[in-house]
Amino acid sequence: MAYATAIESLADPTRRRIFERLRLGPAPVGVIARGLPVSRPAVSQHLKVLREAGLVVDQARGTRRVYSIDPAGLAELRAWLDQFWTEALTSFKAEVESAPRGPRRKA
Amino acid sequence: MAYATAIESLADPTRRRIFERLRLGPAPVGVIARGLPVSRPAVSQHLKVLREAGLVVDQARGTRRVYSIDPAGLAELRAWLDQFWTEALTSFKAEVESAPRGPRRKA
DNA sequence: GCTTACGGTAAGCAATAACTTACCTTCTGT
DNA sequence: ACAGAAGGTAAGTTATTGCTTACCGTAAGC
Repeated sequence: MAYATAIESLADPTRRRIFERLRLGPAPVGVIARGLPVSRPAVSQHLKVLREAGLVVDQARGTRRVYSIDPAGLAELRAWLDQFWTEALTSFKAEVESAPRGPRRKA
Repeated sequence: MAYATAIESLADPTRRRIFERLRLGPAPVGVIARGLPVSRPAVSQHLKVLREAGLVVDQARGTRRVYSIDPAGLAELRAWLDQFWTEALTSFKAEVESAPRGPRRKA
């Protein structure tokens, strides 16, 4: 059920930017915030959400707190998506091939 | 850039339930709504969002409108996630192995 | 030991969005 | 042709949430 919090976390544009920043490598809060148009506390709050979703991990380094991507949440999300994958492909193909009648949209 | 609308669409619990219902096979709006605790118009609105995100397609069948999963949006989402996959695994492994100092959380 | 830097938390505000009811259009069957 | 069913759209309400500023704890360096 943890895929839910993961996907909900990544729905926010700012959190996606944070997450994508971490894809380049681990970084402390201040550095992450410097590259974004929001305040440092906002970034802290976002990182908390991402951490609780299992998408990032943090590590104390003196007074800094270095964040990096946690594959755990990513794996959950991927697993959930894959549930749809084969199923969607087969049923989609069947639909398209069998029922070509009726307008698809008004105009 | 379409992965953004896809992930934002699936962030909503009700839309996820709709999407998961469609995993079982195509269904008209009324049938989908009957299995959910929200009104039919709400389902219509959700389906519109999912359609614009490329996650579902609809097909007119007389007065019904049958919805089914569209693999397109799913593919975009998967591709975006995969960008993190290898990168995250390697950098995560490197982090864990190299820096075992400092408490990870306060208590 | 004191100052400074870094970052998490609290409180408050404003914008978004998920729902509702009401309405209108369109297709079907008699 | 008309009655009814199915569903998309409009307008309005309410809850959520992402942001801000202010504050506090803690580790590092002189």
